[in-house]
Amino acid sequence: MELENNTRENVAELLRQHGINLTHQRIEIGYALLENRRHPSADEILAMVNARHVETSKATVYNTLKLFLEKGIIREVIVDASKVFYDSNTSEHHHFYNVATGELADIPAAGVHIEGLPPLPPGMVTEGIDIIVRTRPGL
Amino acid sequence: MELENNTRENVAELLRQHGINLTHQRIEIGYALLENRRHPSADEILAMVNARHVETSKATVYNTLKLFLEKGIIREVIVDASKVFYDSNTSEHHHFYNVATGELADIPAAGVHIEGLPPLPPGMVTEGIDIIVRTRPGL
DNA sequence: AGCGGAATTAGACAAAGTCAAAATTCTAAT
DNA sequence: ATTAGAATTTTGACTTTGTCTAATTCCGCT
Repeated sequence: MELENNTRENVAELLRQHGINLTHQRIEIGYALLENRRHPSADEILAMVNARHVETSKATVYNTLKLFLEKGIIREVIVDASKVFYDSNTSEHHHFYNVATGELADIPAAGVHIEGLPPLPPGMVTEGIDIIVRTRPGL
Repeated sequence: MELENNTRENVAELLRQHGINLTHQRIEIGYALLENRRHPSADEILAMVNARHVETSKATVYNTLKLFLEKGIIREVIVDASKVFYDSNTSEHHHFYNVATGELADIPAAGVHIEGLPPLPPGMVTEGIDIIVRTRPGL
């Protein structure tokens, strides 16, 4: 139990560091995102946060995710047509996407290089480069 | 007018080559996808196809897009959280995505190389690799 | 013309996400 | 302790994208 308390406190500390006012709900949502290295979708977060007893609404989950995004403590991962995944790993990295199961796995950016990209259209700036390796169980 | 007739006939020919029965609606949808090198979404296709006079339903657009996907004459491009884009360019390539306007531009795969990707998880096979360069108007 | 299978349709439905107004909670100052 | 004002959360209606189903229409074939 000390352990759980601890991680929740780490979340609180992280939020404070990013100038986010603490609330019960924000801490729970942050905890759901950060505790394990998974890539939950909004509805999974909603389910996690309300697992014990319901106290967070759908709107709050979406509001909070947007807030965390703006503050740069999470990232959106768009690989699936039907839902957005959220990634608490904000270091530069890419993804394996298992098309069969919907699972996402991180690929650290260190060591990955792309060569031969054409120049950007004039007046444009790169905001980020995503590499998605779509995989499936094979022969 | 010969020209327009021509392209519609090219679409018909392409569908026939892929073993797709011809119908009015399929030809119009194919024409909307192929005529110009754009990356329309399903609702844009629906609008294009019904621009002159309404004769194609939403369900048919979705059915037909799925059919074209299966037959390999178009590709889905997933870069935006809110809608899927369809790409009639089936040769291997990647994309610039203008975050500000939602515009997509092709990057031919020839000459683009990725190095340093880790090995796939065991038993997995690569289905495809997508590179998305997100851009925005910059300083 | 008439039959059977393929294709299309309308419209109800589902899921993800947004929004605005009301209610609650928090903060800080008295 | 109280209270005003700001920040946050909630509710529930709403929008959008996409799916589903049953009924209809179309098409090729005899």
